[in-house]
Amino acid sequence: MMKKLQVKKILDKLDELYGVDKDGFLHREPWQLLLAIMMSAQSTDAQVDLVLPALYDKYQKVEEMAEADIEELEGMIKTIGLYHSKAKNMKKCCQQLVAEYNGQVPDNREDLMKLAGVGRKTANLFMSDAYGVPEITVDTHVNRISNKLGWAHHSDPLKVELELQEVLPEDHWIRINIQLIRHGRAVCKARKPMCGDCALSNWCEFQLAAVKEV
DNA sequence: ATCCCGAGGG
DNA sequence: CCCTCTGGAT
Repeated sequence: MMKKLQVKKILDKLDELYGVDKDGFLHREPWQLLLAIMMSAQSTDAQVDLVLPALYDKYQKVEEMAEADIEELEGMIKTIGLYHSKAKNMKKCCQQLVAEYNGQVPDNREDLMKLAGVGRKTANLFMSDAYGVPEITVDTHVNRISNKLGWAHHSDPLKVELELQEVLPEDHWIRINIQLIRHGRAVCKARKPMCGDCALSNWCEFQLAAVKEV
């Protein structure tokens, strides 16, 4: 199919632009990574990075986070937003890990999504980041850009994920998330997309439609 | 005023 | 489907 060829070209172009090295939240243990991903909801990773060191220093073990004082925890994560529900979920999640999983983080999406504060996006990203399992993590950037490129035609992230599974070979599933996020932050921004500087504009249905209207 | 590596609840 | 949660950056 033509679209698959196009996808590979675009991913190669993004590799060329942004490099192939991976990034991820600072952590020593899996439960810390899971909480960091949880904290990133409706926040920026830069804001999360800022609070992680003090958090890891204060709560060294999952058992300690499971017994965290909520108000104290809220104070430490206040700057990332949504801090009431995040603090509550972080504590409850760690209580579940201790009580039901012997303090370990489960290695499958179904069990991950039973944890407080862990939805499909967080579960998929954790599976990829922690265990290298191929999952398509549809965050706001992947959703927006996939729709603009015509790879997806839905706003529901789950539908977008299923559509992308059809267009993308499995060995690109992790990469698509990393590179589209980078492109979303640098060029294809939600608010003011820099279409004039975009290396993908000749493939982009959004850009083609904009040109046609002028 | 709008968006950020969303989840939970109605 | 909708709404709410939330500080910080632009």
